[in-house]
Amino acid sequence: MYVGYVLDKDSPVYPGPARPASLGLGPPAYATPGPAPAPPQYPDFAGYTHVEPAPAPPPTWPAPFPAPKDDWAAAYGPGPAAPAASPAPLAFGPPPDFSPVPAPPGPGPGLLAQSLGGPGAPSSPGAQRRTPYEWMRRSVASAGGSGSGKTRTKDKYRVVYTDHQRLELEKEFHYSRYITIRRKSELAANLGLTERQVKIWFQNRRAKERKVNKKKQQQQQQLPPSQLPLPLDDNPTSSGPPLASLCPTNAGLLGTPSPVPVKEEFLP
DNA sequence: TTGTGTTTTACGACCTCC
DNA sequence: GGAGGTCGTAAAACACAA
Repeated sequence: MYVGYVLDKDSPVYPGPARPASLGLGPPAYATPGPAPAPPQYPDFAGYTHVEPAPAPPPTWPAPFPAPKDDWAAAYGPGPAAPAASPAPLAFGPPPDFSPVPAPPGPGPGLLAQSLGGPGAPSSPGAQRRTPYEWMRRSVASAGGSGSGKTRTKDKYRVVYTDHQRLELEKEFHYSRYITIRRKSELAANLGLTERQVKIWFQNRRAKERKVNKKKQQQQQQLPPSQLPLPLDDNPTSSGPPLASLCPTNAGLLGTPSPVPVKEEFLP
């Protein structure tokens, strides 16, 4: 909301939104049936496609997380999932100007599930973090047992999102750093999170990005010019810090122009 | 195994905008 | 006033060295 204000305020960090919030451009729509989208829009994800993990039944993976924060009323007792978890009313499909990209050759939409062991599948317990996707390597096991029985006031309570949830959130974040209300609703429904959780995740993710960016800037200021790394984002139209520095974990995928066209009216 | 540092969720305070 | 933004912070979860 009020992306303009935020962007103005943060212009050095976000020189240009990849997708204005008001545009309503959904990244690969979760609700979109049909041919699997996905060019390697996020090559760094090793071929992950931004597709719904399981097209039909909404979040059916065993929720390793306790009751959503949104429903603290429910947290004090067994309660249903968040209202947002029902994808039924999400009737909106892809915007008319959104063109899903063809699926890469290979297994297709099942890639994500294959790579991660399926939605909600816990990552291998012994998995090391030394992977290209460090943020994906967290074990889910701990989230399952520690969540129940805790309340906001008694025990500090925090769930650990599944690899799948984080993957999808990260993909959405790489698509746009500011999620639209519609996408938030879709994501929440498809990931079994509440809209509030999605919102807060994006807030925290932006904060992390700013932190990393700030750190990099400080490091660069300490380096002599001859040792400054070449910017990964060689887009001449962009100003400010290189995009790659905004997300170091996926800097590689930012080196190539986004396949998602930005509407002309939103270009500077 | 344990101590320590880092990362990840989640919240409150405060702000802007409509 | 409500929604969502940043900022700062707490605490759980986690990685890793000793």
